[in-house]
Amino acid sequence: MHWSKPMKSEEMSDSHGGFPRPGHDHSRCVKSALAVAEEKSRAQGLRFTAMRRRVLEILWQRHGAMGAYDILDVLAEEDDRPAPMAVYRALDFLIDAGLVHKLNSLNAFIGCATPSEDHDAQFLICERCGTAAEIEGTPITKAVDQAAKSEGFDVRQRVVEISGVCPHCQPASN
Amino acid sequence: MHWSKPMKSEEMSDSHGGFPRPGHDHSRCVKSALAVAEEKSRAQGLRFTAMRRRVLEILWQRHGAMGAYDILDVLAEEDDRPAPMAVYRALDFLIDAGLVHKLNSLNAFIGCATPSEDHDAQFLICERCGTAAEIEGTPITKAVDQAAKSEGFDVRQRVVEISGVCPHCQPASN
DNA sequence: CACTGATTTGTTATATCATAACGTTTCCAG
DNA sequence: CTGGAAACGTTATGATATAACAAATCAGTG
Repeated sequence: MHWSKPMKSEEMSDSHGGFPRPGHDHSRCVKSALAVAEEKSRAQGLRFTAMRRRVLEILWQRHGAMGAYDILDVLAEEDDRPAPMAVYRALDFLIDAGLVHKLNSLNAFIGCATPSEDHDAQFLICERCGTAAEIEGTPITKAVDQAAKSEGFDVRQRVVEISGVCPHCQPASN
Repeated sequence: MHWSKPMKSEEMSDSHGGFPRPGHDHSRCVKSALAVAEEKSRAQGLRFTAMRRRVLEILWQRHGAMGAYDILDVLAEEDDRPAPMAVYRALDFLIDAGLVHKLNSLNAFIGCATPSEDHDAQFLICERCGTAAEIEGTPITKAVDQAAKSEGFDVRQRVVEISGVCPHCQPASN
C-alpha cells in the first residue's frame, strides 16, 4: 500500500471507507460529512441543529469511535459542559438519520462513512488505534440471511463488529 | 454426574442449537451444560467453583440472555445478595473457558450451546422472547474474513449479533 | 499434617454508560 | 402572531462494569 503522491479523483478514498491514513487531513472528511448531513436533513425535512452538527463534526474530527462522554469532554473545552442528555439526544438523532452508527462492542459511536445508502453497519475495528472501517456488506449479509432463513428467523437488524488490527497498525506494513 | 451414553438427536434439538421450543424441559439443558462444564474444567485444570457453577446454572435455567444484575437478583433470592463483582468474576471465568458468551448489543450473557468447539459466537436474538440461538458460522466467517482480507485487516474476534423475531414468536408459526 | 504460594472470594468504593421526568425555549405552519 | 410540536436545559437516577485490597480457600509439597 503506497500513499506517496497527492490524490486526485481518489481523494474520496482518503475520506470515505477503509482505514484512513494515519495523519491524513481530516478537515476534508469533516466538511464532506457535514455537507452530506446538511443536504440529507434538508431533503428529509429534519432539523440539523447546532448541537447535532457539532456532535457529528466532533466524531469526524476524530475519524474514529468515541464514547458519548468523550464527545462531552470535547464540548466542555469550548463551552460550559453540557449534560450527558444533550449528547445522547444528538446521537439518537444522528443514528436515526443514518449519519452515525453505534459500535455495541465498544459502547462507542462513529460517523457513518456512507450515509447516502441504506446499508448495514458492518465494521472492522482496530484494537490499537481505535479507528473503525465500514466494510462492504453484501456477501456477509447474504451469509447471515441464509443462516437466519434456515432457522426460520425474521431478520431486523444486523450487528457485525470485527475486532483486530488494521493495516496501519501492523508491524510489517507500518 | 456424567453422560456415558450420547444423547439422541431429538434430545439434542431440544437442548442445543436453534431456538428451544417454548416451554421445553430446561432441566435437561441445565444438567447437560453443567456436565460439560465440569468435564471441560477438569480436563483443563480449571476450578469450576460453586459460584461459577451456580451462575452457569442460572443462565441455563433461563435458557436465554440475562444481564449480570438479573443473575444477581436470582442469587439474592436464595442467599444474601452478593456484590456485582462476584457475578462479573464468575462470568469472566465462564467466558474465558468458552462456556458463556457476551451479547454486546444487549449487555447480556448467555450459556454457550457448543462449548466443546472453538467457535465464533454468532447469534440470532429474538426481540420478543429474548432467547438467542447460536448459528452455524462457517459461511459467515468466510464472508467476514474475505472482507477483512481485502482491507488488509488482521481479524482477532468476530461479533455477529442479528436481531429479529424467532420462529416461535412469529404470528404464522406460533 | 502444616507450610506456602497462588487462586478465589468478600468488601468497599467508584468508574462508566445511559435514560426518566419535567419545565423552558425555539421553530415554523397556519 | 400564535398554538402546537420539536428541541433543549436541568436535575436526578438507573444500569452496567471495574479497581483495589483484605480474607479465605485450595493444591502441591516437605
